Amino acid sequence: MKEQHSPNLSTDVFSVLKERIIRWEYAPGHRFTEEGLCEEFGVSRSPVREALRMLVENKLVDKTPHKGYSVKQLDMQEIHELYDVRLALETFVIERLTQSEYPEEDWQELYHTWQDLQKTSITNSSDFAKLDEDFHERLARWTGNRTLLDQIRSIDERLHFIRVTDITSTERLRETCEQHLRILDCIRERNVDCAREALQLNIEEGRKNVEHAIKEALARAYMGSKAGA
Amino acid sequence: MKEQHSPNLSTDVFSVLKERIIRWEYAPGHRFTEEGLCEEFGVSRSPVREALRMLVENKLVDKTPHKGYSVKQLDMQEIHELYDVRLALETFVIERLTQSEYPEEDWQELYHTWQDLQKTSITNSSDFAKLDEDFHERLARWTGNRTLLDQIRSIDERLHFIRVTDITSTERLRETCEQHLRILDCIRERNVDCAREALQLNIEEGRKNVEHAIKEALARAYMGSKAGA
DNA sequence: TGCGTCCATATTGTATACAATTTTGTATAC
DNA sequence: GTATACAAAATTGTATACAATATGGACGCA
Repeated sequence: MKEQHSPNLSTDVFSVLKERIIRWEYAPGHRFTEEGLCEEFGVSRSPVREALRMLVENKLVDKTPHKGYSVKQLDMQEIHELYDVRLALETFVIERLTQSEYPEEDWQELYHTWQDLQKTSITNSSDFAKLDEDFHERLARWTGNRTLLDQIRSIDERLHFIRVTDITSTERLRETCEQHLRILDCIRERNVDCAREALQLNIEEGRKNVEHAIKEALARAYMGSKAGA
Repeated sequence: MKEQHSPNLSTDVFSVLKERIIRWEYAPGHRFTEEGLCEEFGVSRSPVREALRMLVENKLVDKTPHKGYSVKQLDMQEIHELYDVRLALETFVIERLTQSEYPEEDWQELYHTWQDLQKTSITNSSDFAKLDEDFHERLARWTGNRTLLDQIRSIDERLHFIRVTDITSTERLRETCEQHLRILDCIRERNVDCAREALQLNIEEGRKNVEHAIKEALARAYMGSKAGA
């Protein structure tokens, strides 16, 4: 069951649970207890507790004392908040990049990875989200601000959980790649306003699609609960 | 020793340790072990471990397996990164506030708290930092974005640890209050550019002072290590 | 003196037993 | 039939014992 042997069991349990949650193998709201996970993983409560604490920190799991843990429910309000924070952080990235000096190679490198990404074949929405996240994280890393990068990654992780419900079409993919290229071009031309606008378009497009996907997911869940009752 | 009885020991230990670190009762680099803290607090390793994990998450403590834990060292790079993130997030706050509708009372309320704060007598740099943080956190709360507020609070906590080394003068205090008022005025006048500029001035002023304070602290630490050797 | 090896020790990682607390089910009185 | 009190079960909170592992120093050897 272990994929890669890691230095401790806590991170093993954490990784597996996180992966399952992100892949929707546990539905939002799904409840589990420390004891139950112990039996499932064949480890004691100590590492399980640590893993759960990490998941709670990552906002993927809610904890209610003496009742148990549960996979975070979809919450439109929170999703919008996350998109706003993402917008705030990435706008700063863009502004910083258009205004600071950097060697031509840096731009070239990012451009080449963009080319590679464009060639990548996308089969599901998780891969598509990964592609988009990867591009934005590369931009952030380019600023050299590690803290900023970490924050963006953290946001991305929480949103990825949502984004896998998004629909994927070759049309969407092509559009997104074009938006990424436009951002890169604006940076090269050192046009702040233009770059900011391009970024905003890209992010808002994502927000809109996710919003749509969530509403459908919630509708399905509602129908499911009616059928089940 | 317990100030307020809390539902569990982990948060007790966490709060006390955090407070001590922020107050510089433990110097940066100070090392402690799980066992040692158990004896000091008279509790077992379970709650101590949880408390330490939380401190590591909050970036106030570093952990090195099989060597122990240590209070985070001052790191100029990281401080600059934090200030940049703070700038990114708060710029968004300002933009959002100047551009969205809100009832007049909201502005009045913030203005009144500003008046109260101005009257507050400041005796040390920690109180001064608290005052400044409080203002900025109120601005963030005003946007209604809970996630954004949490992020800013987290940043503030990490910086507070640094800011307590800052010097405090009545001059600085007056200046800061004026900057705060200017931000408020610009928001009321819905002048985005002006508000952004005012915010930037306020934050960069803080950054500059902290930078100065840190350099002195590092110099002192260096002299101390020489004297000790 | 310098370097490498080995072992004792310190420290965290894990398992398990017990305590405290909340929830939930049930019986009883009204 | 409903509400209340009480008991039992489920669940997390805490303590402790044991295992694994890296560190640092001592010792031997060149």
